[in-house]
Amino acid sequence: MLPADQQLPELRRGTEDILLEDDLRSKLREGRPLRIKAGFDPTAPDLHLGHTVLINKMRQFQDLGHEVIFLIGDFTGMIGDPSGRSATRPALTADDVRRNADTYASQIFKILDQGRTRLEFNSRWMGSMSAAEIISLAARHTVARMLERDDFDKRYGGGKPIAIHEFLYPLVQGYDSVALKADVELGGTDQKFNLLVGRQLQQSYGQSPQVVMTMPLLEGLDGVNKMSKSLGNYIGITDAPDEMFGKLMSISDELMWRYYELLSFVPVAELARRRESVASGANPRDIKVQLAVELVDRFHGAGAGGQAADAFARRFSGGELPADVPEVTVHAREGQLGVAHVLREAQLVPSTSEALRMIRQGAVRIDGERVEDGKREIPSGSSHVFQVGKRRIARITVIGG
RNA sequence: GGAGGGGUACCCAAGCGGCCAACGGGGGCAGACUGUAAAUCUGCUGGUUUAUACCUUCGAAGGUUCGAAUCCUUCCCCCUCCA
Repeated sequence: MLPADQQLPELRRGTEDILLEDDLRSKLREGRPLRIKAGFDPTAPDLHLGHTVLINKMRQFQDLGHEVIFLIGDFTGMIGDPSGRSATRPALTADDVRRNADTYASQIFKILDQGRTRLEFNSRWMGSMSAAEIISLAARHTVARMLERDDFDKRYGGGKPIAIHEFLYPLVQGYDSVALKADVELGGTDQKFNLLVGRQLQQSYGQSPQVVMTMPLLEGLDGVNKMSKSLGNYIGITDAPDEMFGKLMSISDELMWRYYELLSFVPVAELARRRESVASGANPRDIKVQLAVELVDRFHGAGAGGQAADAFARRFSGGELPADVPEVTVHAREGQLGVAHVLREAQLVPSTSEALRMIRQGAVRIDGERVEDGKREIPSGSSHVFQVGKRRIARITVIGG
């Protein structure tokens, strides 16, 4: 195991907060594997790169020889984290939880070392907790301290309801740290309060308090909003290699460095070298390619990144068609079909009006030839490659009847 | 409980009897330029077998009118102030 003073700088990378860093240093100096805990929601996981920021940090701890615990909050899930909106969550069945856990596993072990990851469910200890124990747990924290949490404070001040059980969420999450004897807990910045409750509870139970490490939220492809599925600015870790590569290539040069810091495993020194090369004139695109190759390799296996890079170069730099053009068949009613209808039937555009607009703007190509005439008819029996803009493409066969 | 303000397209926001499928901005899409980057410029941003046409849309339902997002009635929902 590396000396504490060598581990620390790498561990610090990308973190928002380390509370308290001195505690972390002294824990590292003990020279034993630390217990690193991170909790995850039991609802259907569909991870994108934003989620992996945290998982990457877990991986880093693993690489340094520490014990990583992937905790699924199946019990806490019944409470529902109050930090967000109003909604009470539908209760998950045991089957749901198991299925979601499997999905998590299939995704996170692209990053984590499965053999060295401990998977836990907090229902293991919470499920059997007696009412007396819960009261005892609740007795260790005060209302005043609960109200320090911004979200509670706002609601209380604003006269909005706070259900009593919502106070239990941070307590249960904190108790997980007690049950696991966690040395470090990782979480997003929005989790800071909950993580700190864990520290306090551990002390109350006579344990040495965990170090709290928070990770920032990753910006999405737009470079402004946090990455989220609902905003559509995300890269899913199950995205196809070419798609993942393409999305990474489309981020801005500034955002690239952010992604490097939070998503890449390139050592700090190498990263500095790459920044330097761009500063002295290298094309940022080439540095972006390296990042995209690294990430595609991680999620699709070594070599996948290189292939995606080649395909990308052929397609966008060389102007070739992609290797896997989707094949679509549409039906013509009278031996032929207008282009606009062909495009809509093939779902390259949402409506014929939209198709006509695209044609008017010169966005539509058939076998590489720009379509000028919106009234052009496509005879049935023919098969051509249709493109709308740069990204929408399909080989469409028109058949009669 | 009382007083007032407001609900318009993906979001913000004009319009306040015909010229409104609805100004403007954002976002998005497309074209040019590029490195599928950024910035910039330009266009588009309800639907319809392809249309100086028709259909649907301005919280909901009715009504007045030759004609309504715009006027009237009822209802629903939001916000602010007072109690």
